[in-house]
Amino acid sequence: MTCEPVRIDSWPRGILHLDGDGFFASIEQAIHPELKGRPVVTGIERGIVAAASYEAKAYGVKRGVPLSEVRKLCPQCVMLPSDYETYSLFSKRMYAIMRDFTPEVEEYSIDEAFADLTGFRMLYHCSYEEIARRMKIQVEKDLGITVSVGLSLSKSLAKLCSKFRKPSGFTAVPGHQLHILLARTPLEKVWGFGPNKTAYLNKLGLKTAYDYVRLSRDFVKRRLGKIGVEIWSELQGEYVYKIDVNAKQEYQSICKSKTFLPPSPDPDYVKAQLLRNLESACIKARRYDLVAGRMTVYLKRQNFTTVGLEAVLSRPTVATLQLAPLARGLFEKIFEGGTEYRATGVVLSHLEKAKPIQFGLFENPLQAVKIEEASKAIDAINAHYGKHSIFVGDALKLQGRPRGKNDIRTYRRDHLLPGETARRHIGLPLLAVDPDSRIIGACADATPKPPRILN
DNA sequence: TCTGGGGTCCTAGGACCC
DNA sequence: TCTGGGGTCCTAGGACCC
Repeated sequence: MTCEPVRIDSWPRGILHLDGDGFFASIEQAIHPELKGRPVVTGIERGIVAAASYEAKAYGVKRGVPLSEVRKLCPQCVMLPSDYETYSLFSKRMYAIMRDFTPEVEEYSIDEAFADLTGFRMLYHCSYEEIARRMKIQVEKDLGITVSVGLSLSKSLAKLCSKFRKPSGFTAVPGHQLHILLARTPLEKVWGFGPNKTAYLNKLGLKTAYDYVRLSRDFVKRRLGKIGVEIWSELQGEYVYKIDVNAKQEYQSICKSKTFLPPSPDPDYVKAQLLRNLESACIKARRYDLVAGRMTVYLKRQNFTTVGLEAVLSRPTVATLQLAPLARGLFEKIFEGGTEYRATGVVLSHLEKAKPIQFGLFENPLQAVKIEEASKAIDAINAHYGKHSIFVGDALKLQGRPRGKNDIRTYRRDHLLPGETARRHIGLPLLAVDPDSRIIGACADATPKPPRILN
């Protein structure tokens, strides 16, 4: 007698994954027909490739490659800044088209989405495969870009399928063919297996996803923990990761970090970088009308290890002037003299929607109100004159350093009013504030003259 | 692939308590 | 308090994703 379960249906569920092909670059080609057929990359504002068209990929250009490398690989490549607003519109349209087929759509990232087709065969009088194909065709027709679609029994499997053929691929794998897909899938292609887990499994002599699912559940649990078991189950067609139809409405955390070259052991300079990140994080949080319950400060050493410290705030806030002293305190605790650092970062977490201020018994309400008002005024001035026109005094150390030439582009897109030139806004601070939040210097405008010291 | 930025989630081990 | 066992809570750091 056998204990094999009887398979009544190779499609107990229809889980679909849709993935835009070189999304940002394809959209640029869709908008600018003259770019069609040419190698295109986006991401010049960060100096690395955010997305590459398939023409560029043919030259070996991939995500994350530095632009200097792109110039070598493919000199004729068109390089563009990323235009997130436009990509976002395409993304929303993509989700909307998918929702015309099923309400069970998860907006996974700007260029990827999952959909649950389970139960819709009757309605459409066709197979899951046919529904998925129609969805793909509709998206491609409406957006003028190609997408790759995978269809299977779980999110992990659907994701493997959509990556199986690209661009404009369509791959559907029913239950009775899973073993073929798994045997052709190297471990590093599995969703959730990064370099670490892959290297570990390779050491055990495993090469493919098929090798992995043949391990016992116990063994997997012991060696790779909870996530290991989840992936193990998903790869065998079990529906573990549910489709989450709630669009991401709020951030869990907001993080700002920046790498600087060369690395530095100078506490003042590293602290200046940190405070600059704090300001950026606060600005972003305020834009979404969020306040933070906690703030983490971290430093990245040259050897890529990090050290950090989290502070629980007595009252949620995003006022830079309130968080700055705290950030300095945390910095003093984690900074080690004689160590070279390559980056700093600030994380605002335990975010919630801003409410009218509730004062603690021993707080000075007048000061809190003033600080909130100052934050608003600073945001307004920065919105007009460019980000970081006003900043905490610690960051003064960053001024006067040569800026990257890409900054001009960033400013043009993000901070200028129509008709204004970028040049005007790349200058010195309008105002500098000391660590006790007193104004210590000011410029009448953004012309390059040294700050005048006020008393 | 000697490694950019912005996120999410997991987990080992310490702190603390009976 | 030279001291066992076990529970919960917390957090720093890591792993991974796009």
